[in-house]
Amino acid sequence: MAEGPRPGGQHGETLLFLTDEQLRKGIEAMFFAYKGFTSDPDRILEPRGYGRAHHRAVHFIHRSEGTTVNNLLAILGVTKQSLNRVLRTLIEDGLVESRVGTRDKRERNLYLTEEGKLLERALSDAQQARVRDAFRAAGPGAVAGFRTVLEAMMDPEMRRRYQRLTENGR
Amino acid sequence: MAEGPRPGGQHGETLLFLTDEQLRKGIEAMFFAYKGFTSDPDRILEPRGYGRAHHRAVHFIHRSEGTTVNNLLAILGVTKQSLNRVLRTLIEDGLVESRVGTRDKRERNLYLTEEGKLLERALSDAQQARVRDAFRAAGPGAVAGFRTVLEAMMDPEMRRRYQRLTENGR
DNA sequence: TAGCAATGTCAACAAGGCTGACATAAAACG
DNA sequence: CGTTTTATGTCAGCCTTGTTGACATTGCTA
Repeated sequence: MAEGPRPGGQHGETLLFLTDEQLRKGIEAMFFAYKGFTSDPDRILEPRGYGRAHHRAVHFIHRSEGTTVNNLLAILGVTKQSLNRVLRTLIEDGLVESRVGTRDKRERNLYLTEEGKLLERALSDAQQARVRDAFRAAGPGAVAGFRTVLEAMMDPEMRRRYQRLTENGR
Repeated sequence: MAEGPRPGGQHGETLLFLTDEQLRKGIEAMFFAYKGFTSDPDRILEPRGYGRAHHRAVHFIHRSEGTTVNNLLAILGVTKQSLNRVLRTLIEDGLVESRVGTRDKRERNLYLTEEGKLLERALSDAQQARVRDAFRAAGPGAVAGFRTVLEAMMDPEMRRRYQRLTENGR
């Protein structure tokens, strides 16, 4: 029952704390929190005729300026047809610019236009406000734990991408 | 360093720790973790022709046996038309039973049938396995922080519902 | 030059949100 | 008792966002 590389002395605690009920609490917390997490951006997107998919695209293009379509596909984990649909509208609406790659001309490098950056800021501000408030209320220790658990919950593939993303911004 | 409502001396830390970059990490962690969180149940649901909406209904009916449609609507935060669509298929397929209320005959009390309980168990087992692994890997302190942050991230309305749910099961 | 890679696009379909309108039965109210 | 409100169900239609399959173009690469 012990897990991982830990010495004795915490067996009882581990057992006590991983009851069905505790796990259920964690599961329900994820459900309700994710709802809140997406609600503010959703409100901003709706009147502009965009959805969550647009938000995600804008977020990761901002995060990794000049990223390629293939890279974005891997991060988002959707099909190219699905991504292309939102990407097309964003480009048509002048929020995203698609430049032919310099090294490899088959690739498209994606950038936010000034208008795109405005939307990104609006979405970020709203979402960050909620996360910041939650972080402040919970305190630094809780935040560290929060991220540790979330990271452990990711698929290994996604965890690698996540860690690669955050390395840059370190 | 301590957390919660503390006196002076923590400004620098709070400021340091709530950089844009830190918030972004938290946001991306939510995105990637939620993906993993839903992936196992999704794989179970797909061959049976069900989706996440069915999972949620089954989960909360299991959680609050005999709950009413209205209560379920409030917890899930969807329209009755949307809920009714999944509820109807679950009832037709014999996974959920809808009994006329005893006190108030307008109400329908919802229960899982034996077959419904089997599906619920399969879904729970899969999702709990991932959460349990993540919790074990992260350790008790991290788990506490995880739940503190998630709770702080919920809309107040949802937080109340969440807390009410977990009170029973305590 | 042949083949593979990166991208885009068309078409069709499904899940699961939404709104609006309407129906029924039962409770609650005056 | 009659009226109104509540709880539920249902039909129809729309939207976003995911899917698969097929196919075209361009440009690398061996």
